[in-house]
Formats: sequence, C-alpha cells, structure tokens
Amino acid sequence: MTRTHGERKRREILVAAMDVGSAEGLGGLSIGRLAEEIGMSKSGLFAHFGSKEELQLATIGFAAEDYERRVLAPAQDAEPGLARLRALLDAWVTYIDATGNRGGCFFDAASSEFSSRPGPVRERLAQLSRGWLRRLEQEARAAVRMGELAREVDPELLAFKLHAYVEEANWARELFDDRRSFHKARGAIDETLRHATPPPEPPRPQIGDRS
Amino acid sequence: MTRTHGERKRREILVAAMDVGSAEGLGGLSIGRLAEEIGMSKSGLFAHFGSKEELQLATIGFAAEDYERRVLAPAQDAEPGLARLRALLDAWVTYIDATGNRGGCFFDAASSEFSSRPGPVRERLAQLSRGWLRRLEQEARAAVRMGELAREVDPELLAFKLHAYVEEANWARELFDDRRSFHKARGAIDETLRHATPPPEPPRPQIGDRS
DNA sequence: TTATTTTCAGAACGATCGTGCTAATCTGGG
DNA sequence: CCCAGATTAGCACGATCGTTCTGAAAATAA
Repeated sequence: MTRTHGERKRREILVAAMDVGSAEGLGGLSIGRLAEEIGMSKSGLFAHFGSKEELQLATIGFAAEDYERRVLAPAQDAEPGLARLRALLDAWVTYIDATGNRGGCFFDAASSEFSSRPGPVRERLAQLSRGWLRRLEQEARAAVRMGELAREVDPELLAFKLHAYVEEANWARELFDDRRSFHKARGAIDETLRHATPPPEPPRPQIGDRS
Repeated sequence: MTRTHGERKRREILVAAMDVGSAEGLGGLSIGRLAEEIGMSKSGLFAHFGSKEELQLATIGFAAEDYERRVLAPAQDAEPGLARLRALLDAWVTYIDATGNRGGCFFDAASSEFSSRPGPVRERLAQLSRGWLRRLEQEARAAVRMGELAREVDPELLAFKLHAYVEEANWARELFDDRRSFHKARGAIDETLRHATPPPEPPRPQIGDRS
C-alpha cells in the first residue's frame, strides 16, 4: 500500500476542512488558511486535490460519510416506522448538538452559502439534503401505513416540519449562542409527533372510561 | 438640503447591496463587484461608507427598514392576538416568497453567514432576529391570554416552530428551486395553529365564566 | 458670478486569493 | 543499497480584495 501515507494526510486535511468550512463557509475556506491550520504548505495541500472545487466536493463527501456513520447507521437498529423515525431525529439532534465544528452543522452552513451559487457543489449539497428529507418522509410514510401515525398525516409535510425544527435549532444556537435551542427542537418534535398520533380508541367507544 | 443627491445615490447603492448580498453573501459582497453593478468607481462608492463593515451595517439597516415597512406595519391593522399573529406570518411569507432578491431572504443569508463570525455585524443581525422572534412570541402570548389559543400552548415554542417553517421554506426554495416550499410552510403554519386552538367547548361551561 | 463643500474617478498600496511549475524530500519495493 | 513514484515545499503569476490619497467634476451657498 503506497497510499497509506497519502490517505491519512488526506483525512487529516478533510477533518480540518470540515471544521473550518462550517465556521467560515466553504467559500471562505481558503487553501492558504487551511494549509496554515495543519502546518502544510499551500501547494503541498493543493496537490492532494486538483482545484478548490475538488477540495470542496471532497469535504462534502467526507462530511456525508461522517453523517451517515453517526446518524443513519445507528437508527437502523430501531424498528421501522415511528420508532425509527424517532431514532433518526434523536440521532440527528444529538449529532448536531454535540458537533465539534466551530460553525455548527456543516451542511447547514454549506447549503446556505451555496444555495444561490450554481455549480457541482450546490448540486451535491442539494442532492444530499433532498435525500435526507426523503429519508424522513419515507419513515413517516411507513409509520402512517403501520397505523402508528394518523391516516390524515401528510408525510411530506411532517418531514418538512421536523426538518425545520432541527435547522432552526442549529441556526439559533449559532446566532444567539442559545444553548437551549436543541431542547426546544426536541420539544417541538415531540409535540408534533404527538399531534400526529391516531386517537387511542376506535370511533365508537361509548361505555367504558375515556382516555 | 445639501444631502439630497447623496442620499439618493446611497439608497441606490443599498438597494443593489441588498440584492447582491442576499445572493453572494454579505462577506462576498465586494466593493468592486457592487460598484460595477451600478456603474460607479470602487473608490466613489467606498467614499459613501468608511469601511466595508459600515457598508454591511448600512445594508442591514436598509433591509430592516424595508422589512418593517412591508411586514410589521401592515400587520398592525389586524386585531391583536391570533388575528395579528396570522397577519404577521402571512405578510412575512408573502414578503419572502415575493422577494426580488436573487438569493432569497436577505436576513437568512446574512445571519447564516455571520452566525459564527463575531463582530458588530453578527450582533446587529442577532438583535434583529431575536426581536422578530420575540414579536411572534409576544403575539402568541396575547392570543393565549385572550383564549384564542389553548392555555397549554407555550408561546416561545410556538414562535420557534412558526419561525422554523418559514426559514425552512426559504432554504428549500433556494437550494431545491422548490416553488412549492412556501405552500408547505403555509400548510405547516395552519396545522400548527389549528392544533394550538382550544377545544371548541369548555369541559365545564356551567354558569358564569371563569378565568 | 465666485467660493465652498459634496461627490466621485483614477491610480496605487499591500495582502490574499487560486493555481501552475520546478525541485527537493520522503517512502516503499527490488 | 538504489530507484521509482508519491508527497511536499518554494516561488511566482495574475486577479481581486479593502483601503488610502489626490484631484477633478458637480452641486450648493454666497
């Protein structure tokens, strides 16, 4: 393996790129700035990627792997349906809440920055975010199908809401230094899922106790 | 009034700055780029503000005035409480949905960018966003007090949710070119407010009103 | 008109950006 | 050991950045 050394260095670079990129943006992530951060020469670092855009794409890919490993994978242990939906959300909130990145969630920072900057970077970010939203929606749909959520629930709208809470929490924490924001997000998630729960009793209970 | 001419030019600059700033970010809003956009020399434009930071702050102030005029003011026509809360949200969604800015909501773009970049710009943005969240929360609180929303409703959490929907919609539209995103936001707002409505009849109507 | 202040353009500065080119250094396989 | 290839540093380039300075043009006051 002649690659051993290079791969390790590449990893080291990408870890720093993820951190710096979340704080100063993927665009503001300058090669020189990043090289200084890890004690390399500008050109030495540059040689690992052919261009700045390649570096950005590699950083996104690296962050996506990290995210997949720490959010998607663990949630697969939960039963499909509502349990897994909750597991996904819980792992996600925990992931963002405990992120070591100076600028909060890497994807939030990057996608906000590139949302109106056409090119491969935007496309990749959009694809990842879309996939994540679809993942939530799909699990919500399963929960509806299994009767764990009310039939009237629109899975797409539910995913929209739940996703919004976590993004809002990340935004509020970064802008306000609000350490309670993720607590609020959890509360909002709980309330929204509770309201989406089907009524506990069949249409005509009559006699027996209520509730 | 010796200022007449200068003020007009300043306005013209700030209009362009708001547009460009929403698209490429307040940081990426370069003096040269902006000067070229409106056919001025770099130094000529620069003379209107003493520094780039002053330009950024002026742009924020200008955007805030615009926002106040087009969102806050119209909603004052509505009755306090739930009606005004709805009016605020409706004006806000309409405002962002119909914004002419290439990059969507100016504040979303700016606050995301500066959330982890300390300084006066971040402070001003945080202050404005906090004020807006408080505004929503205060109207929600009034609605609860007036019995238009259920007593169990937490105004702070409600404001958190509602704010999250609109931010999510703006984010989704920019990143996905999703023109339905604001329709989803309106749906989410309606659902959430509906769930916050008190049950149509009190458990113990009896004789006199309590409270 | 003239005098004065406001407004703007032009040129230049140091710094930093992304990116090539060249050579030195390191690393593992024979 | 040596040698081929991977890895990195050094240097320089054009471009663009924010900023400063100087002077011309334009607007206003006298």
